[in-house]
Amino acid sequence: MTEPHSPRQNHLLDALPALEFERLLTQMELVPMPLGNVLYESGGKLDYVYFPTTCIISLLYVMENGASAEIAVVGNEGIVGVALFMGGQTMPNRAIVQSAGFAYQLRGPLMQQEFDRYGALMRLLLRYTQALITQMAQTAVCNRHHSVDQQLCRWLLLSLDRLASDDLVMTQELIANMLGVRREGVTEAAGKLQLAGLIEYRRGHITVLNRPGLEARVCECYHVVKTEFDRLLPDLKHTV
Amino acid sequence: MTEPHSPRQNHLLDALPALEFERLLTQMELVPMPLGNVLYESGGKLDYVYFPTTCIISLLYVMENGASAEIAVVGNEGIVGVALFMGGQTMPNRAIVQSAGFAYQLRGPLMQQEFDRYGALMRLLLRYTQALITQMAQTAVCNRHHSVDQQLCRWLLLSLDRLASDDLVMTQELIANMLGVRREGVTEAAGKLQLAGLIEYRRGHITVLNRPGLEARVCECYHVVKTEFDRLLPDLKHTV
DNA sequence: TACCTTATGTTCAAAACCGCACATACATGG
DNA sequence: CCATGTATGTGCGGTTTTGAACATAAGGTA
Repeated sequence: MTEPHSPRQNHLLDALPALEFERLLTQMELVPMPLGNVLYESGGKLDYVYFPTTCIISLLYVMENGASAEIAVVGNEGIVGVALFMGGQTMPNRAIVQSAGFAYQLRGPLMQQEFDRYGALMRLLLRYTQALITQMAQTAVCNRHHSVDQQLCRWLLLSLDRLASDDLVMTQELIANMLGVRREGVTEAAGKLQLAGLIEYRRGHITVLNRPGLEARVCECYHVVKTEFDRLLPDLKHTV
Repeated sequence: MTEPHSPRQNHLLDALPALEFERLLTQMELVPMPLGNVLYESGGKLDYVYFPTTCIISLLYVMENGASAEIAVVGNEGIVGVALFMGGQTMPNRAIVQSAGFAYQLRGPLMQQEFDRYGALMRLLLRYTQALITQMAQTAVCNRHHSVDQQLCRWLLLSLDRLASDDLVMTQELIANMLGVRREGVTEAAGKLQLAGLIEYRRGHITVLNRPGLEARVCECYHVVKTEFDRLLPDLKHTV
């Protein structure tokens, strides 16, 4: 039932009624997502939407001076390319693979065609988009009010929620780019978390040892986002 | 044609085809929006959506410790209450009147009913929602990377774009709550702008004297948002 | 094994922002 | 016209983050 790479690993696809799922299945394609791969450039045309199964995609704004900040993160709970069905076609962000894995891709015109059936898929995508909005809103709040330490906790937990493993393949430099802070800031924050026994890291790997510990230390932003995703997209297996 | 309070002052309503506009008209009601009025509380049920004509509404996240941060701002270009048609019904934000004026309100169930006609109104609302997403994303970026000075410029310009007048009725304390910074920080930033001859203020009023000057000083975040709104919602008079 | 690229650790001064305390000045209503 | 509530101005010390330069160490590759 669940092969090594099943479309059902993506929660949105998994939530679809059999009919809609089968119809999509014939049109999607499994693609590898290597670390650092850019799916969309800012303002660039979106040829496909992507349903991640085992990868994580970051939506990133890149400033004129080259600095960057993560807007949101998408994993197997979601879809990359909401602009295709929201009607704007493009977005002023970059979508980049933050954690390698796989995704199912669907051509933009087919996505629009399916959306325009105004059925379960549409309702699901709109609810997901609302959850994404909350994630962005909380990112704004967190950037304003919370320390690098807290933001790192939030980021680790958001990533963890979107992966099967407790081991993140990720350099501190990359995390710094996502959070929009200096690499040294991440080194320091990660050092504190390691000292507290919550994580363990070595050259490009971060392993979460004590998830409850992280949850106790993270700011409210994470919980707001998590609660909202759970509310809007409960674990409904093709019951939409 | 355009009475003192015409629904056509709201750009979304104005863009609707005659048929859809007329149908909505019979169901909407003009309501005053006094400063500080709370339209929705965080997580609270949305009884109405609001199409602002002369008021500005702030979407605000209020933290557990009482601090706050603005997520987005909505004026006569938009609609307050996207959760009603996105399917989530509520949002973890407060919606509060930031600048007094008027709005047309429409009952939630009627909004959903109109949305579910899958016509021009739906497409318009989805495009607006995408623009709103970009505004939130840029808020996150701005919070991360830009100074209070720059953020104040952005905030003034976003407000100005949503008002007929160049005079904002607004205390520095209120602005501080929106930006999520100290009131003193706003005093200092506003002082600089006044010194530069860009604005003039007195006890609860801020008058913009030199808009191009503000635009020259503001960070890229404002331009990104402005460009995206113009792209997604051009000045189309019932041509959707 | 030895190298060499790249990830991580450490330090320091400068800047931005915060929290607090308190001074001043404006504007409205009695 | 004065009193009062409120908006704005200013000055501290303390914390966090930044920018930059440089030291160390891990791990893949020759």
